[in-house]
Amino acid sequence: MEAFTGDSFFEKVYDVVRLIPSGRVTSYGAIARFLGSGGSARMVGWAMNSSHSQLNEIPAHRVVNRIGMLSGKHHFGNPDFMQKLLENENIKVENDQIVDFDSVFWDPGKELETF
DNA sequence: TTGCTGACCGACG
DNA sequence: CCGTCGGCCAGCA
Repeated sequence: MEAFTGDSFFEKVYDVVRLIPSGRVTSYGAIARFLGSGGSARMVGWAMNSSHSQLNEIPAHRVVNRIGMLSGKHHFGNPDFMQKLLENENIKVENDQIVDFDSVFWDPGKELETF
Protein backbone atom coordinates (compact mmCIF):
# COMPACT_ATOMS: atom_id res chain seq x y z
CA MET A 1 0.00 0.00 0.00
CA GLU A 2 1.74 3.08 -1.16
CA ALA A 3 -0.90 5.01 0.67
CA PHE A 4 1.06 4.64 3.88
CA THR A 5 3.75 7.06 2.93
CA GLY A 6 3.26 9.12 6.03
CA ASP A 7 6.52 10.08 7.58
CA SER A 8 5.17 10.43 11.06
CA PHE A 9 3.18 8.09 13.21
CA PHE A 10 0.32 10.53 13.15
CA GLU A 11 -0.04 10.55 9.39
CA LYS A 12 -0.12 6.78 9.35
CA VAL A 13 -2.92 6.89 11.85
CA TYR A 14 -4.80 9.38 9.74
CA ASP A 15 -4.38 7.18 6.68
CA VAL A 16 -5.79 4.15 8.43
CA VAL A 17 -8.69 6.06 9.94
CA ARG A 18 -9.57 7.47 6.55
CA LEU A 19 -9.66 3.93 5.17
CA ILE A 20 -12.34 2.87 7.61
CA PRO A 21 -15.41 2.16 5.47
CA SER A 22 -18.74 3.69 6.30
CA GLY A 23 -20.75 1.68 8.76
CA ARG A 24 -17.65 0.19 10.37
CA VAL A 25 -15.59 1.09 13.40
CA THR A 26 -12.23 0.14 14.81
CA SER A 27 -10.30 0.57 18.02
CA TYR A 28 -7.29 2.62 19.00
CA GLY A 29 -5.34 -0.47 19.96
CA ALA A 30 -6.09 -2.19 16.66
CA ILE A 31 -4.68 0.75 14.74
CA ALA A 32 -1.66 1.00 17.01
CA ARG A 33 -0.92 -2.67 16.65
CA PHE A 34 -1.40 -2.49 12.91
CA LEU A 35 1.18 0.26 12.74
CA GLY A 36 3.52 -1.89 14.79
CA SER A 37 3.48 0.28 17.85
CA GLY A 38 1.45 -2.10 19.93
CA GLY A 39 1.27 -0.36 23.25
CA SER A 40 1.17 3.13 21.85
CA ALA A 41 -2.60 3.09 21.56
CA ARG A 42 -2.67 6.34 23.48
CA MET A 43 -0.87 8.01 20.62
CA VAL A 44 -3.70 7.03 18.31
CA GLY A 45 -6.11 8.85 20.55
CA TRP A 46 -3.73 11.75 20.71
CA ALA A 47 -3.56 11.80 16.94
CA MET A 48 -7.32 12.08 16.90
CA ASN A 49 -7.06 15.03 19.22
CA SER A 50 -4.82 16.67 16.65
CA SER A 51 -6.93 15.46 13.75
CA HIS A 52 -8.81 18.75 13.65
CA SER A 53 -5.49 20.21 12.59
CA GLN A 54 -5.48 18.12 9.44
CA LEU A 55 -6.91 19.59 6.27
CA ASN A 56 -8.42 16.23 5.38
CA GLU A 57 -11.48 15.23 7.29
CA ILE A 58 -10.74 12.41 9.69
CA PRO A 59 -13.71 10.16 10.53
CA ALA A 60 -12.64 10.01 14.14
CA HIS A 61 -16.14 8.99 15.14
CA ARG A 62 -15.37 5.57 13.68
CA VAL A 63 -12.57 5.07 16.18
CA VAL A 64 -13.52 3.93 19.66
CA ASN A 65 -11.87 2.02 22.46
CA ARG A 66 -11.63 -1.75 22.50
CA ILE A 67 -15.03 -2.27 24.10
CA GLY A 68 -16.82 -0.05 21.61
CA MET A 69 -17.47 2.78 24.00
CA LEU A 70 -17.57 6.35 22.72
CA SER A 71 -14.73 7.43 24.94
CA GLY A 72 -13.89 10.43 22.79
CA LYS A 73 -17.37 11.78 22.20
CA HIS A 74 -16.64 14.79 24.36
CA HIS A 75 -14.02 15.91 21.89
CA PHE A 76 -16.48 16.38 19.06
CA GLY A 77 -17.72 19.66 20.41
CA ASN A 78 -21.13 18.27 21.23
CA PRO A 79 -21.16 14.82 22.91
CA ASP A 80 -24.22 13.81 20.92
CA PHE A 81 -22.56 14.63 17.63
CA MET A 82 -20.42 11.49 17.55
CA GLN A 83 -23.38 9.23 18.22
CA LYS A 84 -25.35 11.07 15.58
CA LEU A 85 -22.66 10.43 13.00
CA LEU A 86 -22.51 6.75 13.87
CA GLU A 87 -26.26 6.34 13.75
CA ASN A 88 -26.17 8.04 10.40
CA GLU A 89 -24.04 5.11 9.22
CA ASN A 90 -26.46 2.50 10.55
CA ILE A 91 -24.36 1.95 13.65
CA LYS A 92 -26.53 1.61 16.71
CA VAL A 93 -25.28 3.34 19.82
CA GLU A 94 -26.78 2.73 23.21
CA ASN A 95 -25.62 4.26 26.45
CA ASP A 96 -22.45 5.59 24.81
CA GLN A 97 -21.64 2.11 23.63
CA ILE A 98 -21.82 0.62 20.15
CA VAL A 99 -24.45 -2.11 19.86
CA ASP A 100 -23.26 -5.30 18.20
CA PHE A 101 -19.75 -3.90 18.21
CA ASP A 102 -18.33 -7.24 17.10
CA SER A 103 -20.27 -7.11 13.84
CA VAL A 104 -19.28 -3.60 12.84
CA PHE A 105 -15.70 -3.90 14.00
CA TRP A 106 -13.18 -3.24 11.23
CA ASP A 107 -9.73 -4.62 11.89
CA PRO A 108 -7.06 -2.93 9.73
CA GLY A 109 -4.72 -5.87 10.21
CA LYS A 110 -7.37 -8.21 8.89
CA GLU A 111 -8.91 -6.12 6.13
CA LEU A 112 -5.52 -4.87 4.98
CA GLU A 113 -3.60 -8.06 5.62
CA THR A 114 -1.96 -7.68 2.24
CA PHE A 115 0.11 -4.93 3.77
C1' DT B 1 15.14 21.19 28.74
C1' DT B 2 12.18 18.72 32.08
C1' DG B 3 8.05 17.02 33.36
C1' DC B 4 3.05 16.28 33.10
C1' DT B 5 -0.76 14.92 30.50
C1' DG B 6 -3.69 12.07 27.51
C1' DA B 7 -10.08 10.11 22.92
C1' DC B 8 -5.83 3.36 25.56
C1' DC B 9 -4.59 -1.53 26.67
C1' DG B 10 -3.05 -5.45 29.11
C1' DA B 11 -1.35 -7.47 33.26
C1' DC B 12 -1.66 -8.19 38.20
C1' DG B 13 -3.62 -8.86 42.98
C1' DC C 1 -15.04 -9.42 39.53
C1' DC C 2 -13.05 -4.90 40.19
C1' DG C 3 -9.65 -1.52 41.20
C1' DT C 4 -4.84 -0.19 40.30
C1' DC C 5 -0.46 0.36 37.81
C1' DG C 6 2.94 0.58 34.16
C1' DG C 7 4.04 1.38 29.32
C1' DC C 8 3.72 3.49 25.07
C1' DC C 9 5.27 8.52 22.67
C1' DA C 10 4.05 13.17 20.91
C1' DG C 11 2.55 18.04 22.36
C1' DC C 12 2.74 21.82 25.52
C1' DA C 13 3.80 25.08 29.62
